[in-house]
Amino acid sequence: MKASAGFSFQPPRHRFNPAAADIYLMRGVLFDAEYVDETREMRLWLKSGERVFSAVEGSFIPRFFVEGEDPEKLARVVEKIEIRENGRIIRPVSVRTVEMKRLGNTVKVLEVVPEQPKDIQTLRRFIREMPGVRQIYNYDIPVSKHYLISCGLTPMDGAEVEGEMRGSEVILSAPPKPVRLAVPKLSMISFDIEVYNPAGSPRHEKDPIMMIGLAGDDGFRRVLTWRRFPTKLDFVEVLESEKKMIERFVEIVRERDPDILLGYNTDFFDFPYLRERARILKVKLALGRDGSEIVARRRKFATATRVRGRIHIDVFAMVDFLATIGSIRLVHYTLENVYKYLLGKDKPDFEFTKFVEAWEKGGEAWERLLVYNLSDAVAALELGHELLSLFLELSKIIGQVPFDVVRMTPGQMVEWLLIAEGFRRDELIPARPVAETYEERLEETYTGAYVMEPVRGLHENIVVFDFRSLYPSIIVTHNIDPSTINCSCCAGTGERVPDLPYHTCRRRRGFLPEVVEKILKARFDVKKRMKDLDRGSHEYKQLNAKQWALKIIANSFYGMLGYPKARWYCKECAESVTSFGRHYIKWTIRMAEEAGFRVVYSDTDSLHCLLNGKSRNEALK
DNA sequence: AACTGGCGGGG
DNA sequence: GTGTACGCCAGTT
Ligand SMILES: [Mg+2]
Repeated sequence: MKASAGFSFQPPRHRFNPAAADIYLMRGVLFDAEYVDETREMRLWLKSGERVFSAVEGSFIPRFFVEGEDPEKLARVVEKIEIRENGRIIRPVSVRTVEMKRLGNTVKVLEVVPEQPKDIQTLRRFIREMPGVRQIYNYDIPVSKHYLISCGLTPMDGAEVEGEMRGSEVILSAPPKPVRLAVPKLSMISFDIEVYNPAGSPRHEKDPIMMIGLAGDDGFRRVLTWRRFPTKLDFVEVLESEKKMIERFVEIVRERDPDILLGYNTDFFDFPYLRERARILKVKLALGRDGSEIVARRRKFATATRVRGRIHIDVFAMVDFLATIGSIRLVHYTLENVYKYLLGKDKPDFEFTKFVEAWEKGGEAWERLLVYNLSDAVAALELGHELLSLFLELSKIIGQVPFDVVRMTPGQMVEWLLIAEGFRRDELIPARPVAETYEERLEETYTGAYVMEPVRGLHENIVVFDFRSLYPSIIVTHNIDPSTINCSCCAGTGERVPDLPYHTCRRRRGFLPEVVEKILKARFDVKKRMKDLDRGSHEYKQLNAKQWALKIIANSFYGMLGYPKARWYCKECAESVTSFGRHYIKWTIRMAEEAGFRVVYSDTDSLHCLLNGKSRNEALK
């Protein structure tokens, strides 16, 4: 089947039974996926041209694996498990022995299929205590992520769905299939609230929301408020009360129906506050595409708000990510600072201590507050627009939905990529470490990072070499992987790691080096394609976002290896990477000094050297 | 001066 | 996945 432009809508195809409902075959770009616990339904959100539709699957059951001393014997015991819990008997639906891989080695394990996704934890806790059980795998992968990975679906790429139509949703009659499809334009609306704050910090139980600013990527501009001071500003819409204002906000979002809803710090402030006010005022925050209310999801320190059928992006989360990887360096990541830094533009500011006066007295300050509120919504929109392509590319590379990707750390991104790549190779997915393992890993000491005693004084004309960029290729070239480090097959014959009693395998290629190489190759190809393109073209910018995303992912493998909560944590691997890095640095220092440069400082991953009147290009040689 | 602990972003 | 990191500042000793 060929994808048509716009909505790829196929004529009904009758099955053998003419009485059966019409079966539709549709294609769209997958932009969100969610599992709903209560209904046990998996829902995919897709867009094709202008049309948005969803696909529902009610029968997906993730499976997990058990490694034991005697798989056949273990299987006979596990299939008889019956656990009574809340008046229900929990038992595996199917237990069989299968061949899987653990870091490239074939292992015979049990595949256990539960009756319901939530039974996994009960069964796993029971099986863990059984004699002869060594490891359990694939049990801690959230259902919606498990579903996408098992189906091989990639967000921000196409999916072909087949099933009966019910309104604008497809009831899946077969597993969705991945297809290649270009991302259609995603519409965006940004919003920002300003809150009455006589006590300094707003208290949600008594301090009302004064106004809600909205900005759409179609040029839509609006400020909703419920204070009737005279103003000539044409974007202002005055409502009767705070309650009416929130209801109007919901109405506008539903009417304009954006694919992406965004703001600055909305996870931490705007949505939680809006939610509390809506609860007190008895307004349903039914912002979902299916009319559903927003859902606050607890995660790390804030809550992430899910809006069904739309991608809620907190631009601050994107900015925070860029700060952690060192792409942005600011002291304070305020909207104003970030806007100035990334887009080079100033925006109006308003002292939050002056909000109360403006709200009570009106006049010039009131109008400035309205303008300020809109400018916040516009700034978040522009920033979101600027950063979107990077995060959509990251989403496509690692195979997780944009909603999650914009809130992930670099280490998490690498891990999801490895999980997806692991599935493709029938690799068993190690569980996230339990608290005890984590503590142990924290205790482990690392061989000291290299720091050269700096040459004191104020140096000018310095050139800095950053060796972190070498880490991905070090992993590939020296085959650094949890399965290849100090392998028993190459004891004495493997590749020696400089200054450490470690070696890497020469006989088998590691899982990580394979994945890193794939990423590096993809980036190389993208950069090659970019050479023939006009720098101002849309395609160039798209490819640039892709190569940047690939670079971020490649550079994050090393960090993941040393992160004690990582599934593929490997202290020896991380040490080996930096050791090879240091080896190259020392070699470079020697070369630099022989060429007449003076090295003034060097640490684990950088080299600072004086130009001594030579040019930058000479230094690069 | 050297330390510890908490915070950031929003209003 | 109540899964980050790390520089800065205020408040100690
Ligand atoms: Mg604001």
